[in-house]
Amino acid sequence: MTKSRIIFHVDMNSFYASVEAAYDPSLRGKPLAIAGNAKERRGIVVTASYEARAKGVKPPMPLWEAEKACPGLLVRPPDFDRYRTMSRKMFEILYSYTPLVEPVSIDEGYMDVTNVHFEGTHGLELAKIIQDHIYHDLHLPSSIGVAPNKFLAKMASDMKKPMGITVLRKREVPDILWPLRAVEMHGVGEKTADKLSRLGLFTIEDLAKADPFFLTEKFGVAGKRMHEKANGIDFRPVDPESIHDFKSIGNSTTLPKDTANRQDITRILRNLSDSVSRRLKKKDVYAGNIQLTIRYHDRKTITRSKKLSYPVDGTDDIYDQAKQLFHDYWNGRSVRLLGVTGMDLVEKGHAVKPLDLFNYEEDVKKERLQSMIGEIRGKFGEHALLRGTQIGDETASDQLRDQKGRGTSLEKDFLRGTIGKDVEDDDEE
DNA sequence: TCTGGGGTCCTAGGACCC
DNA sequence: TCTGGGGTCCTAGGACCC
Repeated sequence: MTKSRIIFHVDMNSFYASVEAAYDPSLRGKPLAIAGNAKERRGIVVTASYEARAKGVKPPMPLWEAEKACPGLLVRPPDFDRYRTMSRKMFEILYSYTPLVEPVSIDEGYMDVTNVHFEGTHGLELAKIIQDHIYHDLHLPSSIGVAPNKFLAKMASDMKKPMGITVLRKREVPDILWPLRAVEMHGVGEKTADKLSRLGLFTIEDLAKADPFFLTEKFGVAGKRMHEKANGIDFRPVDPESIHDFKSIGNSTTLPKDTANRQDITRILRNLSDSVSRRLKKKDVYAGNIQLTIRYHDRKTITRSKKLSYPVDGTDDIYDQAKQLFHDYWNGRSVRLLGVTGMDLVEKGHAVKPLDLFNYEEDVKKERLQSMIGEIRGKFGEHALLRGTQIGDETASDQLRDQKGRGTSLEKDFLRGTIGKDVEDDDEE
């Protein structure tokens, strides 16, 4: 039997609202909501201060509804740069106690403090020290759950807010967790809760005592996990590396007004592609797959994606793909939201072993050439592939290059025939 | 007067290969 | 005489979370 762990779940209270209040003392103790622009109908409450919550303001509530519930509600637009800065400072405090910190979002993270002894303190006392440290340095309230695993720590941190510390031992699970409704369990949402109630399962106790094979049959692996969690079992480690392997980078926007105007739409797609490009470059990754999201006027949402022949990070490449997907799949009806996402991310450069990098770049070169050859074939016919074949005043490759607006050394290589041979060989396989 | 924007994970079907 | 079964890749959708 391995030693029992001590896991903290640190959860910042009303994070955005608390950050605003930390910056502007005049907001302290007042009902405050962070919400998007109501005129652009992005007016939903993202975060509400506890004073606002007391009046019934609860995210995600439309702003007009929140103002009705709480006259005199102060409203601020979100300032994400500010929140990211505060988030970084908050996590620096956590890291000052242990490297075993796993951020899960901008305002919460797990810590494995099993082996942390700080100035003679441990466990519960340590949680108090960390909570005070954050409050003292940043003026931000938090709640900390203390438990033998991530799931129980997460459930515990929810139980006392703001500035709560809650210990949840495994033996307390029947008393504390079992009476709760199934939907209170992290990972069980409204849909699953409905399905559970149709199966006669209403509380976490019902889940704990249900036949795990039955749950697996009905819910797949999620069913198995529900059964384990309801019994207080969760072996997932605190993984400090998990923030480094992100899977996708996307931007989306709800339009100021629904529109079916192609020019408006393509302009927005370009802007979204540009943001995605910047973020990919900032993180030093390429996207191997681009996904377009369209939400129609009736809120029906579709996604369409296409794996690329080579990974990209430039605005033009992303935009071309998004535009193509839009052209191929748009049903012509008015659009409420558009989104562009880069997926299948691959790290560029140094994170890869030198040998792999070499092979990888060769593969990328070959793939790009293949797609160029395909394009030339498609546009100008088979004969155009013969080097220097004239089409009007130019060669096929010249035309292609002009169209793409970028002459790369790769294409020069192609023109010189220096790596064309490789590709032909490849073709035979 | 409804319901943002950033994500992750899982499932399922079809294509394709052996 | 008629049609196995496993594995992988790709795509779309849905549930969930903050």
